[in-house]
Amino acid sequence: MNPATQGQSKRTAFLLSQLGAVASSRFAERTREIGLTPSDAGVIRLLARSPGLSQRSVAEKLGIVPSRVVPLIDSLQGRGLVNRVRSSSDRRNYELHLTDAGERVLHELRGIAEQHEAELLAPLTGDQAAQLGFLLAQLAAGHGLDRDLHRGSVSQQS
Amino acid sequence: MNPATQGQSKRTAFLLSQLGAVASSRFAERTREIGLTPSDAGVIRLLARSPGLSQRSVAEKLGIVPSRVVPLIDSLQGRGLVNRVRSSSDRRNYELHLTDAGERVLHELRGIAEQHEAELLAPLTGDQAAQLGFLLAQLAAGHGLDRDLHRGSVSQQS
DNA sequence: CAGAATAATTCTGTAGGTGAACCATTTTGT
DNA sequence: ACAAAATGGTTCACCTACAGAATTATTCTG
Repeated sequence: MNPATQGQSKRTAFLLSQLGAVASSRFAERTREIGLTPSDAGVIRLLARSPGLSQRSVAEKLGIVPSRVVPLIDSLQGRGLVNRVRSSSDRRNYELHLTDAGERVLHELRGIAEQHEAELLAPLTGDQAAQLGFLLAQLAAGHGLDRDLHRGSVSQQS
Repeated sequence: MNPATQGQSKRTAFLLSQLGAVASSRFAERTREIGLTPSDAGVIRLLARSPGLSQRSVAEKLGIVPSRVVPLIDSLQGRGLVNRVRSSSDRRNYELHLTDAGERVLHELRGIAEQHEAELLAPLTGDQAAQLGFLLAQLAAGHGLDRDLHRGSVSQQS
């Protein structure tokens, strides 16, 4: 191990969790300014990529419980960002779609994510930021993280 | 920017927050096995380093509100891990100390932190882990993070 | 076609957190 | 010296996010 990097060993996990919390809460601040919770943002991004998903699928992809999805979509629908359409093939489930207003919010969200990223990585040089991105991606892959999932525990056994 | 690292740009903030959540929740799992919440663990580590702190100071150092400290210490005291001693110089405040049992739990906690760190960084080589530690420390410094503080927002203005 | 399974929903409960109000003690200004 | 302000700890009412069980409507299956 490079001697210059010794000494902060054993704190990396804590730093990761600390910085993760900062990243999350700063992002939450930014989304709150356009009236969204981070969960709202997650649903919108998911529906942008996979239109027509059922609430069940949304719950699964996002790693939340189906009963949580109900008030989430209620609120999004109430603000005219998401539509519930009864599936014609299976009238039990809905097909969820972004409305035009939802698409516009999605664009705002992308701007926010870009600003957020820039602010967060500001203390690093471009090369360092790239390195960090690489290392985190490798960590995420090693722990089997999905790109939609944003929760603490990953698949508890049995 | 190194071409090999392009393409994951703009996801680093998300990865950070995602991995931070994983780190936090895995740590919570481990502490729960010895009957502690992460907050408990934070208080214990703090009191180990700064014995005799008042509840006010604990609140400040940990970035939580004083009224939150009360049930936290209550519970720790109830399990015989922490002692409240009335300060003789100022009988309004307590001096908080770890008991012997508290010291023993502190040792367990250190073992847990070590295991946790190892598990979390397992997907990386030693050099990569060191690099990551360096980059995260730099980020933390750049954002003015304290080593005790573990919360989302850092000092809101006014 | 009765019964099992599935999607969505409702309801109840819990964990963790905030801020205001309150009491005891100490400090400060005149 | 002592009334008023400040400080440490506590209690209380409240809020948000979340989980899990029970419920309803619909579809699938033997």
